[in-house]
Amino acid sequence: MDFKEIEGKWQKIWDENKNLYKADDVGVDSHIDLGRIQGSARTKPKMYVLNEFPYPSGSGLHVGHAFSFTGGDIYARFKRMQGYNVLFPMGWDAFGLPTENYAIKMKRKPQEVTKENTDMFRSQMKKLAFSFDWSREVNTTDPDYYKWTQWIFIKLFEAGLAYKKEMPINWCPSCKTGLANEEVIDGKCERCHAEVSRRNISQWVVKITDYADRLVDGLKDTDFIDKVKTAQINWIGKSEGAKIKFEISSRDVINHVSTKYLEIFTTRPDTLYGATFMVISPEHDLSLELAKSNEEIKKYLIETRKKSEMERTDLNKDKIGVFSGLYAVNPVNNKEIPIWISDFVLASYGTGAIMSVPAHDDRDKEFAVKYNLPIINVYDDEKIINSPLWNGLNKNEAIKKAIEWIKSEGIGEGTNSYHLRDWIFSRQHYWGEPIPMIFCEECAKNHKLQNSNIKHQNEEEKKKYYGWFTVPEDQLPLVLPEVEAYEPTDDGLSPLSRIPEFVNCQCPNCGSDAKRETDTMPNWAGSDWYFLRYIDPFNKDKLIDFDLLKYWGPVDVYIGGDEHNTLHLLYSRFIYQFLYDQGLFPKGLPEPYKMRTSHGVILGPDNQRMSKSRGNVIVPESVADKHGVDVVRMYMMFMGPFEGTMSWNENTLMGVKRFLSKFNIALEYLDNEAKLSILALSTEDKYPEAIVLLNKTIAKVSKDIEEFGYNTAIASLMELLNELHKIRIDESVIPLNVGHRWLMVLSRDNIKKIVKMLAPFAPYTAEELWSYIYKKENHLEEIDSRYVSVHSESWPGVEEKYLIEENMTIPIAINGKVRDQLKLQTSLHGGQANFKHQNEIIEMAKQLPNIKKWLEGKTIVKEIYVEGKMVNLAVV
RNA sequence: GCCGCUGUGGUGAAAUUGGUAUACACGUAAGUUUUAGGAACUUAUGGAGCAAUCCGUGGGGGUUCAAGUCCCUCCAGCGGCACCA
Repeated sequence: MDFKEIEGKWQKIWDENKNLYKADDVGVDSHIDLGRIQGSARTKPKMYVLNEFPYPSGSGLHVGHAFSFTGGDIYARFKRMQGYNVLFPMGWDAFGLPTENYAIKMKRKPQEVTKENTDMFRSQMKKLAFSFDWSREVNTTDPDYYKWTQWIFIKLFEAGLAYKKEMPINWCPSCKTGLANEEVIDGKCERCHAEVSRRNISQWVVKITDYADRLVDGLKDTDFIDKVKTAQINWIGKSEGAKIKFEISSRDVINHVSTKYLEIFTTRPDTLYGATFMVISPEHDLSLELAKSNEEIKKYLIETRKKSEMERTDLNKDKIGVFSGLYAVNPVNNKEIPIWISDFVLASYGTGAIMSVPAHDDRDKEFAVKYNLPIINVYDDEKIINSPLWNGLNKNEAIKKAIEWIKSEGIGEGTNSYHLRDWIFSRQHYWGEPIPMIFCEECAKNHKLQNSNIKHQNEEEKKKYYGWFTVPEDQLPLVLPEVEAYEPTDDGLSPLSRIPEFVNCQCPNCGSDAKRETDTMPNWAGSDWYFLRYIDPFNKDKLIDFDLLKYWGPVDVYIGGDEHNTLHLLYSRFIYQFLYDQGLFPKGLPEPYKMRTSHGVILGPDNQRMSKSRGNVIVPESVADKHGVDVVRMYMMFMGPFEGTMSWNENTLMGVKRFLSKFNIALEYLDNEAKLSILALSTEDKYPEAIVLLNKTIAKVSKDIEEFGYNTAIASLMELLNELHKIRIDESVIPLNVGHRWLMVLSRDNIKKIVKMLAPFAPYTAEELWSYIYKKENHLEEIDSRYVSVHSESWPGVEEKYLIEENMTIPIAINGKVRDQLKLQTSLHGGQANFKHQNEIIEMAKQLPNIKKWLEGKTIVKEIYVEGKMVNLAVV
């Protein structure tokens, strides 16, 4: 049989065997299904292995997916064989722009397109033999699913963590629509090439910043790889400093403004004496106010609006600013310093205003030099401060004193600033979850608000909530209605605004006519809690059952890409922590993911990121059609480390194919009575060295899979067959030119262990071989109902006694260069470090002829013996 | 710009985490076997040298008995950056 027949055959059998990869809820008391408890199932430890669910794009499963899922699949299969009750689910993150844009272009329903795409993805995944538990499939676009996404938003609103705010978006004046950053190319609209500008619109914002400290602290409870922890910590970007209010001077005022103070944030309040000017961002209230009456400022603001934040903070670019005409008073010395407006100061960080200390900040210095502003040093070369109030202190002491002083003067306080910003939750698009909010004009007029949690906040804050009410929970899900056209409206609103039946509703509070929110949620909304739904996918009454979460949580291993290490992972942890705080989750599970690792990236053969426009996309399915699924899976895992970046070039693919062909040859032998007789599938082991090799390999492969070292696990399987092949065997029973002696140097039971080790990597080949062995053992033509899949078998254990080396080779080095080797009996160097043995070994080493030669005429100054590893003699 | 990562043969990459650098695989060469569809098997394969030996993990410096691994510095490349997901 060729590989296609084998794949088709087993795919069908596995598909029909519904329990093969099914995660079992038997461990959960309230969900015991007596019919399903088998053997020791109840005592199995649980293992939740999670791959990030894909966005089901129209172009199908790409290599990146196949690579990542194969990695997860191997781990899940390995853990299943080790006796874990494994939950390895899959679903679809199906809301989003590409589908929407496709729908607009092709004039098709996104719902239909999504169905087609997910069907395609599912069948491709089944072909690639991913052992997902398909009975738990979820889809973020399913109303039964997004009911709970909406429910989470309501909880956020009720807790005072969701509010409306004017926020800038990219705006294409020609298409009259908001654009994603990705749709803006060099400041121009991707479609019509018109100049893109920033435009403020009122958007729902979620206060993730309330959880900033918690999100950092919680990392202590996780085993995320360091890279991920660092990414999260940097993204949150906590910096300690102070907010300081500067009085705006009344002298020499060119422009009159409504505020008297300018508040800034600085991490270096100790340098206050060196502050010689101030800079505010172009988006600052003060800038906007001044622009109304000052043409120069107005012009500057329009200019900067075109730039992205990245362009603005680019150190290499020329810093350009404009003088505001205002002065502020430096509180430490009452000096008047000018206030400038420049776009290197960002509105989104701190207060959008800084005090400039050109002597101790490169950006400030550059600006000062350009506009000829004074520079005052506050630190001397010894890093001792030179400021009347805090003379002679070092930096940390001075910062502490400065904050105390600011506080005592009543002009500010020590505070933290974060790089993390609140989460803009509104999208003016169709293909997303409708935000379940209702605005009532009548209630707004009467200052009615639903949210009691914000009552303590000031009037200004309160105003934002007047008239806003959540859709009553019993009306969820608020289903996305079908519309005629999917384009946003001319004024940038979501197409939902064109549907009167959707927009018009009754106020849940007073019953008068009200309007629904027409914005939809960002893609992250559905993906930040999906891992919970896999645990309890059909629950009608609750987001998730408490007991089921207690059993399955947290996710033991979460595999995903670096691109999700900040946003998705942070949003997801935030939502989980929030719901946890609401008492919705079992105590003692403060974090959703125990371990997070990131899969690598496969670049195209040209070393570039795969993309349609570059034309370097590899489709895993077509490679599988050519060489077989097992070859593709193994090749991807053998290419390099699972976390690494590597280019797709099929150099080593043939090596993997040759390796797997050795198993196919085994099939030939099993299928042929004459050949079978010489194998005999012996029940006895005649070659002790073969057993030693096998046990070492089992130890190595087990350890490697545990650490995602798939490339080296495969290498040691290859090495095993190579080494077994070299064992000299009784030539009389061997026909000439038998290429694959590994089958003859091991007993049947030990051959089975090799097949088991192959199973996670090459599920089809292993299963086919396993079934042949079963048939031969039981003298059957076909497998019968008693057959147990290799994927349900137990992982081979290591027999420790075979791991002990009888002979030891110790390299002997002179000055760190190996000059000879000392062969020892294991018993000599023993288990423990023993001084007598150490001396003995060094003495023996000195007697070696090659070593003697190197010692002639030299003096030994140091003798090193590292237990069981090496001897080094330092000579002069 | 900010943050993070990587640099080892002709190629993809190993290296027990400070202890014999180059496992495994590709490629190449020679040989065996008259061998259909990217065949199999054996041997060799970092560089220089007849050899003893010397030199070798992006460059330079350092710590150490011992450095691919740790520290400093420089160079090159890659990834992420909040409305793509």
